[in-house]
Amino acid sequence: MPAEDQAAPQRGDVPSPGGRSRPTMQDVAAHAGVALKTVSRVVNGEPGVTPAMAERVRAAIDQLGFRRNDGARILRKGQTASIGLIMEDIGDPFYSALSRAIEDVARVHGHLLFTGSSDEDPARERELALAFCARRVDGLIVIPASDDHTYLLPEIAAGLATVFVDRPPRLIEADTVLSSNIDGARAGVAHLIRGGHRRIGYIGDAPRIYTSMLRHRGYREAMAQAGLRVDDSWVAMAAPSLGSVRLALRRMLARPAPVTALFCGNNRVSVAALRELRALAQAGEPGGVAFVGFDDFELADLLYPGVTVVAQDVARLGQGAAQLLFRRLAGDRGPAERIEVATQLIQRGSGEIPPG
Amino acid sequence: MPAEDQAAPQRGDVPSPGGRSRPTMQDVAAHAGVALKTVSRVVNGEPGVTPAMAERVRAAIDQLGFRRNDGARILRKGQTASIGLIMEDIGDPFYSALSRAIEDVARVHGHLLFTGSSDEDPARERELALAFCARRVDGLIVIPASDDHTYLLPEIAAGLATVFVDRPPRLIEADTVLSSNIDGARAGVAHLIRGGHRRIGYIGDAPRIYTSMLRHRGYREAMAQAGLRVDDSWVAMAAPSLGSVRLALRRMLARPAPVTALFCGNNRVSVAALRELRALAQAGEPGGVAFVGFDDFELADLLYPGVTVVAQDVARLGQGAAQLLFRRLAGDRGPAERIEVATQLIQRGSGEIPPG
DNA sequence: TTGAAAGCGCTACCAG
DNA sequence: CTGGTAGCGCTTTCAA
Repeated sequence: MPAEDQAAPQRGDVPSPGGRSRPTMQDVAAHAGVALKTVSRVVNGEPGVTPAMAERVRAAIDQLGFRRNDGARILRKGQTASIGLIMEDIGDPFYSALSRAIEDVARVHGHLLFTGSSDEDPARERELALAFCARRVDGLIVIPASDDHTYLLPEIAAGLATVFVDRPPRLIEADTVLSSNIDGARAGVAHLIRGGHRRIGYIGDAPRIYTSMLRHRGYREAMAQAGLRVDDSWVAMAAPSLGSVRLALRRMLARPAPVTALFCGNNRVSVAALRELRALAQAGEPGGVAFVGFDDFELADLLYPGVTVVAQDVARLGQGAAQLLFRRLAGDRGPAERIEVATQLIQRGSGEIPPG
Repeated sequence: MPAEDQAAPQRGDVPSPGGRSRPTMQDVAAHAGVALKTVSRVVNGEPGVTPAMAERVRAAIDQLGFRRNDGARILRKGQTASIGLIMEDIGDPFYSALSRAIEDVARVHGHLLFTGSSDEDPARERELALAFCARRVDGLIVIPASDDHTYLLPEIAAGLATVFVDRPPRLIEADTVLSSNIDGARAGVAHLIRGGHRRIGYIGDAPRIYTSMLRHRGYREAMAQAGLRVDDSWVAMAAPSLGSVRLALRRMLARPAPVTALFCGNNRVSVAALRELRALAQAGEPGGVAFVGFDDFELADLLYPGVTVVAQDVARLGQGAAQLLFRRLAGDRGPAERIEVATQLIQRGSGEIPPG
């Protein structure tokens, strides 16, 4: 260490929250008796360095435990080789699977991944997005919580690549990867109708959520297409809690002409409903309500009966989004794209229970 | 990839893969007719700027869509306000829950989170860790895959805070947060023994994995403590695949004196085993094997019978690790700590099936 | 209260 | 082949 006669504050006191500061290329250069630039060449594997010199530099690097500071590199080069991912909740299996699919693509492209959970809070989404932008991520993948993404316009104008997944952006144009929400919901409900059901309930997430709205629409369309009336009491949309689902379910089943089948708009609602149906069955209620849920979940096949679902292709959703993003980063300047990923009805038993 | 190092990168032409380059503080200063430093003061809310001047600067910021480049700030300040998290697979519910708990603590401390999946590959873990270090994360939280963490010593010496979760570090000292693996497994197996079981099988992950080894030990200890012999054919440890679990299970059940109960060492093994048990039952096999699994999972209560588990407190695991990390970042220089988080036996039915 | 200048650690661009 | 020098965009120090 060269003795800097700066007002070098106390050494053993509380230096930042770190230990000693890290060696720089300059330190390595001094140690090896070469110029800074030569070290840079060795570190980056650039040609034009004699093996002997390279060896000397490498020895100094090892001795000092030098590791290039990518922050400085990034500042110079402008590209951070990192992308940001904003979702509702990384703890939710759906998003964590999505996250993994995205990470795998990012890895292939040598990019690191920032992740953040918005908890469906627009302010939090914005905060995260801007924090990532301040870190100058090359791209952003967003599962939107906000209904106004204009705050991203300056970033996008400045070169930020942005892809929206699961739900479209609001008030701006951008690449988007979605599941076939309407078609999927329609297929699920149509399946119940084919099974002979006429009174089918729908429980979904809050209507302000895009996917929730579309799946509800799919439900309505399937019913209409079959010429079936929908009683208002059959439909419930709210943030999924055991309480709200319980209420909705009891209401649907308490009618003189109760629903004989139930379609649920997402994962968490499905689980809450299944839990409640189980409780009702154990309480000696008639039961035998047919069930189809939107979105697959682990162990759906192990429940009894197996849970029939409209499965989303989460891996393809994530891959599609990430690939689109990296195409943009590679220079693609075409108009905003919109990819729709098909869903698939998986029959496991619960959706094949006959009415009555 | 775009032609990067080819032609001379013209400034106004096709700047990297971006749009126009972003405004800097200098640009804002010029636009507002003030000095760079004044802009800095406004952006950082430092005192000593007249309201009028601050307003002028703010207007310029808005007009130009300026956003501070944190990369430069970090380079100057030395702290990145980010931490790295390396786990086996962010797509696995256990790790994603852990991840979420950590993110929440990080958020409170104003830190961003890099996440990466090692896939249980030591080389990949190392690669991720060093990539994060090159980005100068302030701290690292690692669920180890490697059996040699000495590669982190230079980083730690240079001030990197490091906490290991779920498994301890190898060949270095560092803060660690673990579940009570031995105690938990012992409790689970003892529960089966109390239920009257004498022949109890164990299926776990590969023995090289720390948690797997300890839970296996807990199983052995519980058996020994009860004076029960363990037949070699009752124990199987391998990467959890449906095939390997199937084989192990059939072997245990095919004996003249088959096991009457099964203890599984983790989540994925449990699910594979339950799936296989279900298949056997449907094939008309005797069935009625009691079951206890290490680690809870969603819907365990909805299966029939409900699945008895030794639950880990994932949230506390994550919180503990993150809090420890931030205590280090706050300057705590005490010796490496080791926190053990208790597990809890949750009886749901499968573990209470009597033998025979 | 404001501003000029000196870096943070690295890469780009030219000299030797 | 090797080395100097000028920044990347910001904070820090110190002078006006």
